Amino acid sequence: MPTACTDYAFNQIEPHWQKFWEDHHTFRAETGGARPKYYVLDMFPYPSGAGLHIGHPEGYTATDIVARYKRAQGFNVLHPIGWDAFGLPAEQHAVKTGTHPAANTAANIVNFKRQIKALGFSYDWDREVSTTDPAYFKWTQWIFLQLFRRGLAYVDERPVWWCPELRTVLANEEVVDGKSEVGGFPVERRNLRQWVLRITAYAERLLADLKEVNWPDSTKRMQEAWIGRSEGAEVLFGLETPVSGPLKIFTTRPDTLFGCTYMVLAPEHPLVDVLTTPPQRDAVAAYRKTTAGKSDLERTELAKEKSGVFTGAYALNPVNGGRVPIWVADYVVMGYGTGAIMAVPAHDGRDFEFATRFALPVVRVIDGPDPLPHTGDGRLINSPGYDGLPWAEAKAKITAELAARGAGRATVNYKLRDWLFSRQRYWGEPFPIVWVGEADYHRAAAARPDLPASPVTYRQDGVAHFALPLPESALPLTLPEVSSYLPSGDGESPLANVTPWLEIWFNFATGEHLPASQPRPAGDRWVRGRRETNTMPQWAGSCWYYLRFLDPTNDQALVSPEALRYWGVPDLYVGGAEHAVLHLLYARFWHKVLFDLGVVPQTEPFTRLFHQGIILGEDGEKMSKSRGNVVSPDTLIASHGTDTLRLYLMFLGPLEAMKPWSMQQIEGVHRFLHKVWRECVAADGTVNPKISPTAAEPAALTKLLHETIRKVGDDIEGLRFNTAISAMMIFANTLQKAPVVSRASMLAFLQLLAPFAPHLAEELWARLGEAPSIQRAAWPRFDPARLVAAEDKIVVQVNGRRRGEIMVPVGAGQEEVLALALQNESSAPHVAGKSFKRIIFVPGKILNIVVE
RNA sequence: GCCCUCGUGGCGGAAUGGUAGACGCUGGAGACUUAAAAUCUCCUGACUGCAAGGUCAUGCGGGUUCGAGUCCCGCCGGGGGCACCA
Repeated sequence: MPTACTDYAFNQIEPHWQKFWEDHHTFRAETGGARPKYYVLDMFPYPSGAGLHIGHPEGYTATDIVARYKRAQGFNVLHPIGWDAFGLPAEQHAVKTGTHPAANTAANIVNFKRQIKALGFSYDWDREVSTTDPAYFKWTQWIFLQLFRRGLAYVDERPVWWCPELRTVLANEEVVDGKSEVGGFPVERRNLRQWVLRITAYAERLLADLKEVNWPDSTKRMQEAWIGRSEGAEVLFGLETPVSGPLKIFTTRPDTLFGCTYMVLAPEHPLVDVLTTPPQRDAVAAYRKTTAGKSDLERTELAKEKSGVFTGAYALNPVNGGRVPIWVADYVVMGYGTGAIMAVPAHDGRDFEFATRFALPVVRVIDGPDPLPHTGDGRLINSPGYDGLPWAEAKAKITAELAARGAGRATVNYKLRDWLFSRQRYWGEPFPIVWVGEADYHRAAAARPDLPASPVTYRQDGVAHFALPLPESALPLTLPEVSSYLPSGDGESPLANVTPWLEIWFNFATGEHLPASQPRPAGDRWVRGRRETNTMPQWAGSCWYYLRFLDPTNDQALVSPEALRYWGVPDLYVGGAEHAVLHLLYARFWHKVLFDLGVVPQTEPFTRLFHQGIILGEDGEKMSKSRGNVVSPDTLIASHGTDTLRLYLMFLGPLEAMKPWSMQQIEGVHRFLHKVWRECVAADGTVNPKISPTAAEPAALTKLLHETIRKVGDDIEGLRFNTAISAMMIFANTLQKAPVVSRASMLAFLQLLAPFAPHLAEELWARLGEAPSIQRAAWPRFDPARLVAAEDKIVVQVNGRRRGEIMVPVGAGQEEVLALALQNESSAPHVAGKSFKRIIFVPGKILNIVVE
């Protein structure tokens, strides 16, 4: 049933059809069946207190159009939405107000849901998930246990931002110009025990499998650069005074070994203390102290000029026994390679700069005409035994000979670092880990087949702590209530203050637990334990949500094999380019782990990826609260309706482009929808009398309809919504000039419009007497026979310049077209009296006459 | 510094190597109206010409081609990513 309004009252029409869809579960996706499946996914939002931003509906409208189009094409479409609801803002709000982050999060979700529903997206709300729901994060924790068991999770001391004034750990984004964002207090780097995931073990596969996905090239390249594979060699340099074993360095240029004139250790390198000679100790200690105070960022930003200090020690070059001084400098970082390098100033820009500053010798070993440093290719010189060899050959040969002598080997290094996976926060998934003593761990190990091959441990104040996982049957581990969301004050999360939750008697077989203040229960399976107080980062929940949508209420598995087999992975994934590296890399990592576990059958989670561009404010600047140029969907829905908003978002420009918002231009698409309304509905609200079930419409209109069907379909497939809308506008303009239109043509046109402006399309569909929903009607087909023109327009060029155009019969050959062109009054004068040099003829398109 | 992208009317943008500026906005003229709004029609890159037309024009400079916004080389500018990774 349509509404009763006589003019285009979008504020009645839109809620009416939204209610219809909801009442009829129009968009529910049933798992299984004979229809082919199509899974189209948005990056689910963080439900912030600010509500929906105009950038959200841009990507969401795009996927909604695809979802509705695919349904009409006969696909069983899965189009879900959920909430990435753990995170810092809710926690900060809780600290400020004392309300539980869950309450705040729930309120934000209600608001987001209201806004998203008002946009009329065809989500299957029966599959809504939230990462903060224990029924969801049970499986986030379960995945962590699998990582743990496979030795892919470990603990390590890692530096974090620490603010002594606030007595808390800060995230990178909470530190602005070396001060805390809140209060502007100084911050420092401090080592804390952290959970780390061994993503580096998957570096090679994460790199190699990029070849298999349909992603923007720029995104693939960013991931490649982030993984940063480089081939080279590890080389051992013996010490002149062997106070320790040899120094191991990594180099990509073993061919330049003869040009090594000094070595550099990172300030944090463990051998610095061992090999520094007594006279140099004070200088080295002072240098290490100044660099330790700097963050990685400061080290790169402030160290415009190279700095360093000599250790007093010498190493011996394994290829020629040369004596090379060992320096300490912060241009070498501990986290990459071995934290030690051989310096070849002649062929490395950084080494050259350092050598110049400290007057160290420079020896050229690669020949070439250009001045030093020469980092390009060439043949070797000054390298006895290798002179004259091309560098690539020398690389292989020297590496092989070092390996034969046990002084080195070919290796591959990655820039990718292991993933710091813990936060000292309340509002995140708790780790299902209990720390126990060594003896208790070994007793538990006998009863637990699910422990890693080597235990995860750390030492504090001389005591070893062993990580014992909760049994899977004890999941989920939920967050306890806390009296304060403020951190503990010593770098631990607020969970460290909840003693009854934290300090427990733990049954290692069943996962049962009791506060440690109570007496130890009977039985030999109860051990004293302390829970992990870190929580997981926001990435955790978003790493696998696309799998949960397949089977959102399953409490036996994170997703059933049947659902996985039927739905597979998303066929299209749309989201911002800001997630090009981290989210997409982390999710790929987890997916590969799940593949190795046999949980998922594919090696990659996202086969086709697309990034929507950013919408700027009307001033051309990035939208932000402080600039006051933020556009909210709510006000636009009220003033113009959501169909207009959706259409306009898509009409702004190419989906992937960055484009400014404009209030003036929205009137254009609004007029277009009004025009469509008028073509269907007369002033009194009845069907426009020009629509006829029997009378013939102009042939040109029929032809244009078929062209439009083809164009809109092609453009939706290619996510070119702006040109699809343009094609529909052209049709509407022609329609408006036609005295009669067949009812069938009008219905077909409404179907084309339906994915873009679904509410208006439903309304007009119903008014023309069709049964709702238009979403269930089969997508119109274009008839290629209708697209054939009677005549072709040929552009006549002379020497490549347009000189006229002629109409010729379809299929006309060159001779025929040339003859016509020579008679044509506008083009003929340009060739008169000239001799033809060449004729280029493109059938149906162009005739180019080249004259002297 | 390195890597990647994008530069087209007054504006957003369109153009498988084949009529540059589709579609929309803005602006102008007209129709309808007592009037206005809405709607409809025509015009709207620059220069030149009475006109037909001509010339120039896709950031700048070269090149390939019968023909270049599109391909190649070198610059300039905007945006993004990485950043002492040996």
